Amino acid sequence: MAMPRSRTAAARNARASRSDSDGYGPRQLRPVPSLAGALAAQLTGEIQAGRLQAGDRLPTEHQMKDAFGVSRTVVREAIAALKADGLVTSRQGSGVFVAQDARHRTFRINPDRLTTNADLVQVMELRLCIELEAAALAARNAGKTALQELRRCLKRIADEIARGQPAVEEDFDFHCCIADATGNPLISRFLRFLGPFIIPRPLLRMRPQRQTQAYLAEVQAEHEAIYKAIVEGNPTAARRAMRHHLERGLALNRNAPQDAPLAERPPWPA
Amino acid sequence: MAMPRSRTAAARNARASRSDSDGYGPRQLRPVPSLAGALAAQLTGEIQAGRLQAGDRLPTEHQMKDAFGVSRTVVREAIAALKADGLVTSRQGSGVFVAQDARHRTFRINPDRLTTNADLVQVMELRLCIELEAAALAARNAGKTALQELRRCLKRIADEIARGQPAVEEDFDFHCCIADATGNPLISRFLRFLGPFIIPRPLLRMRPQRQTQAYLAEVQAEHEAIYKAIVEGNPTAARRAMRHHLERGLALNRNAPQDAPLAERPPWPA
DNA sequence: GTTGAAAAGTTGTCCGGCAACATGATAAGT
DNA sequence: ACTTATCATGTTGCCGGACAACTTTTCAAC
Repeated sequence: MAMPRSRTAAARNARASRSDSDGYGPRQLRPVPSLAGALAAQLTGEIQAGRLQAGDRLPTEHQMKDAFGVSRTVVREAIAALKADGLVTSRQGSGVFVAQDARHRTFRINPDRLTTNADLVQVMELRLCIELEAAALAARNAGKTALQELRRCLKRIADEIARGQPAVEEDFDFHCCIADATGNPLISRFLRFLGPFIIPRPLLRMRPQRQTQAYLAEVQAEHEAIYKAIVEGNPTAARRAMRHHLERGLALNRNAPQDAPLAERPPWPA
Repeated sequence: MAMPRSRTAAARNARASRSDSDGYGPRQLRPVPSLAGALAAQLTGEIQAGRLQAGDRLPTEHQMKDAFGVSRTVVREAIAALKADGLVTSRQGSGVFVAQDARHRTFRINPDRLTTNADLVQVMELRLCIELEAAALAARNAGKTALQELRRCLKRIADEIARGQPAVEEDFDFHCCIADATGNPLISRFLRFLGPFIIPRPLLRMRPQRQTQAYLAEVQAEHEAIYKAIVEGNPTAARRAMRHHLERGLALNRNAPQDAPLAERPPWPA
C-alpha cells in the first residue's frame, strides 16, 4: 500500500488513522469519511453535547484551520454541512453562530443504526401513532376526490394480488392516500418519511410466494374495512380498523427475538 | 453605493440580482443567500422534482462550475450541503450520485413557512397523533423510575403555577417525560423535535397573567388525570385523558381564523 | 479473449488572494 | 462632551490554480 508522499502532517495522520488497514471492502457501502465530514461530525457533536450553546460564536475559520491542521476549504465545507442542517448560521464579516434550538432542527433516522428487531419495532410504533389518527382525521375530512383515490389504491392492490404479486408498494400507497385524505400535508410528509425504514428495498424486489396468498387476502379485507369506515365518516371505526390492521404486524415483531437481525424478520406486516 | 470593482460577470450578476435594493434591514433575520446556498437549493429542487433520480450521477464539478458561472469552491460547498442532508453520496474518482429515497431522507419543518394559524394546527395535529399513543404506551410500559420522574414534573408545574408563573417549559417537560416513559426513544426524539414549533420562543418569555390562573389550574387537573391513568396502567384511560387535554387547545386554534398570523393566537393550549 | 499497464477523468485537499461585510477605534466636527 | 465620519482590523464569501487519491476507460501485449 502506497504512503501519501507530500502532505501536511495533520492531514496525513487524519487519513492514516482510518484508511490504512480497515478492510471494509466495497466503497459503496462504507464511503471513506472525508476530512470535511469528520470535522462536521465533530462540530455537530460539540453542539449536540451542549458545549456550544445557542448564540455562541464558533471559532473562526482560520482558528479551526490551525487547530485541526486542515485547509480552510475543508473547514468551510464542514460548516456548509452544518448550515444545511440548520445547526449554525453564518454572517459575513461577523462569524458563524449556533442556531436556536440547534439540537432538534431536523428529525432523522440513521438507517445504519436500524439493525435489530427492536429498532424496527420503534419505527413501527411511531408509524402506528400517526396512522391511527390519520385514519380518524381522514374519516372526518376526506373529500370526494380523496375517496376516489383511496378506491383506486384498493383496486390496484387487488389487481396485484390477483396477479400473485405481494403488492408491497401499492399497500404503502394506500396508507399514504389515507394520510393525504386528512388534509394535513405534514402527516403525509411524515408517513412518507417513515416509509423507507419500514419497507426496506430488498422487500420491494421480493418474489411472489404462493403460501402468502391467503395472508394477502386477509390484509386486503382489513384495507376494505378501513376504507369503509372512512367513507362512512366514522373516525372511531376508522381508528379501530387501522389499529387492528397495524397492531397484528407489530405484535409479530414484538414477539420475535428483539436482537434478531432484520434479515430474518416476519413478512411484510400490513 | 459602491459597485463591485473586479469580478467575473456571473458572480457579479448573481449578487446584483438580490442585494442591490432589498431593504431587509437587520441581516440576522434574513440572512443573505449565498451562491453556494442558491446552488444547493437548485440541486435539491432537481432531486425533489424527480428530474434527478436515485442512482443518477450529477454533472461533474467542472461542468457545474462552467454551467453556473461560479467557482469550484462554491459547487463543492453546495454538494457538501446536499451530502449533509443525505440527498447525495460522493465517491472519490467516480462522481456524485443521488441517494436512494433521496426525497424523504430528512424530516424538517421550515419555521419560515409556519406563519398562519392553519399551519400551527397542522403541527398540533401531528403532535396529537404522537401523544395519544405515547400516553397509552406509557401506561403499558412505564417503569418505577419513569413514574417518579412524571411525579416530579407535576410537582414542578404546580410550584410554578403557585408562584404565578405560566409554567410553559415545565408543562412541555411533563409531556416529554410521558414520551420517555414509553421506552421508545424515537417517540421522545420526535416530540422534542416538534416542541419548538408549538412553543415559540416569545411564549417562553411571557409574563404571568392573573386571569389565566384558573385556566392553569384546570390544565394541571388534566395532567393529574393523565398521570393517574398511566400509574394505573390503563392505556385506554390514558389515551382518553390525553385526548381531552390536547383536543381543547386544538379546537381553540381550529375555530380561530385560519389565516390569522400566529402573533394573535390563543394562549398556550396544553 | 484475457490480462495488465497506461491514460484520462473525477473527487478530495491545499494554498494564496481579493471582495464584501461587520465591528471597534480613531479623528473630525458640532 | 457628544455626535458623526473615517479608517483599520478581523471575518466570511468567492475565486483560480495546483496536486493527490481514486475510478473508469482505453489499449497494447500476451
